[in-house]
Amino acid sequence: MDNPAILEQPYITITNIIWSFDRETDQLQVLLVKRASNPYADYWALPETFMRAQESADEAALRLVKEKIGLTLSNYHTEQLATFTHNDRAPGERALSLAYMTFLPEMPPLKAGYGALDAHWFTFSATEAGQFSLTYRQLHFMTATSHSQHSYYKNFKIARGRDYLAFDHDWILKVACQRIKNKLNYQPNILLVLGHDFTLKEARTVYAAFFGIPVKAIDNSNFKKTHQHLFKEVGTTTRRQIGRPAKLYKLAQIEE
Amino acid sequence: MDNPAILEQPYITITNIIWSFDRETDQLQVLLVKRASNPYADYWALPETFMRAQESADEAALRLVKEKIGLTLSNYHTEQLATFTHNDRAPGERALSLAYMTFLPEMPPLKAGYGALDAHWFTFSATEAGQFSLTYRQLHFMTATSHSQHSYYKNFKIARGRDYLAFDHDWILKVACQRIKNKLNYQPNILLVLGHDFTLKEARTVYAAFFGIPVKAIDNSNFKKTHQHLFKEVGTTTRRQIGRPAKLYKLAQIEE
DNA sequence: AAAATAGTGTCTTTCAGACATTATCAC
DNA sequence: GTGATAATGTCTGAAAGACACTATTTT
Repeated sequence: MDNPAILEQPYITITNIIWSFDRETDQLQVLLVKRASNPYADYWALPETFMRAQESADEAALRLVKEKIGLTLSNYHTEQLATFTHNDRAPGERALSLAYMTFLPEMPPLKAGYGALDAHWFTFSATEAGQFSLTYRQLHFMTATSHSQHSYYKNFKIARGRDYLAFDHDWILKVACQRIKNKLNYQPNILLVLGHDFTLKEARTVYAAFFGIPVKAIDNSNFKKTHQHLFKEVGTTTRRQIGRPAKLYKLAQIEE
Repeated sequence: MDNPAILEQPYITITNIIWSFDRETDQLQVLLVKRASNPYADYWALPETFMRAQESADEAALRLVKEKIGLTLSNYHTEQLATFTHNDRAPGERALSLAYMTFLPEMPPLKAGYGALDAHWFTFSATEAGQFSLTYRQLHFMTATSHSQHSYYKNFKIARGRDYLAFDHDWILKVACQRIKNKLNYQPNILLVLGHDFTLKEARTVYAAFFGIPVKAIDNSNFKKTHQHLFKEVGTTTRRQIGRPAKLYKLAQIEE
């Protein structure tokens, strides 16, 4: 190798935004962990792992899910978000992050895993204006307010308290939420958190969460008309409860 | 470091899909280089560079443009495409590629740069069915036919002749073309290849290229109605030629 | 004036949203 | 039956597409 400048390679971090759905409260959840070691020890953060030599980034993202939660998933549930490479994004040495999103078909219980002091499902919510936030009891984290990558990193170096997520994770999370919201009308993979099949009501619940509006505000008839090309009917609910049974759908794009 | 598996880090390659527009022929162009060294020596490929320690991936993509073409651009013209990390994507050692797209406001002449035997602008074209290809004289490269990453890499290991691009570049190129096509109706950054401002006719030419249809097939009145929210009027053409002078527009999202 | 080019206007069809009605369940 | 839930149908307004017309230029 003739160029010494390219010899010094950064470690490659996989950052995974893991989504699930709480059927008790009908709310979307995101996994956050409390970091055990520096940098950003004691800060809450998105779960991360280092990429290994013989695996692809997709595989590393799935391995992270398995290690943190103990779930083995097919790669259909994981998709690439973006890559974050800004020089100032981590203190000290250079850190490069490949961000992925995983949509769990259930909401398994959590225990703090390796490298973490704590781990919890945080409840996702949004405002009508397009702000997103994660909440667990008293803990409350907002996504970044900047509208562009440029303006975000320009103001990034200033000291940040424990009410911020570690690193640039508030920015990564914002990019993730916006991506999901943008794809709701043509590739709503986020609905995978509802499991193999779902009712239109459940789907509208997820949509409403991203729009920051109540479910009631999304008309079922119109929703079906505009989105049925994305869904495939697979039966009817069998649960015994009051009211007419709802039909079940699955994502048309997902093979069995 | 306690885990030996993560010590062996791959080199990080920046792959850049560089677009321009030939005003002589009114055709979109993509830059390809003929590789001087292995792997894939003598194959045509998308231009690449190794990432350096003290730069971000965006900076590396811009540096590549400067080295290959001698143009210094603002980062508004470069955007992230995706990251390609599949284990089999390069023979021998593991190679990780961060792919970017750059839209040049002009079409500068080329000379084969460092690491390349040859370099040319290839003419972009598409079929109505959504196939894309690049052509320069007798050379003709098609984008991958697979519809998913999974099926592409499943068939990737078989030997491929010189009528294929190097590595998985036919797949990367397909992802790029599809991304641009998908964004035509809400963020048509590809129009930056037309320079600072452009006429509606020129814009329709670019759109028609991606749809694989003649410009005539896109009605000017309807096009203006459905896309004017993306454009901002900035004057009128001054060139002396037959017919009513066309109005000039620029992308509304791009600041001066 | 003619030809060429481009901007503007109008009609029709299509689709999204508001709202009303019908269907099926538990009690 | 009643009340609850969900599916289905209808009406209206907005937007997209087909097409006609007007405007400005060079020759």
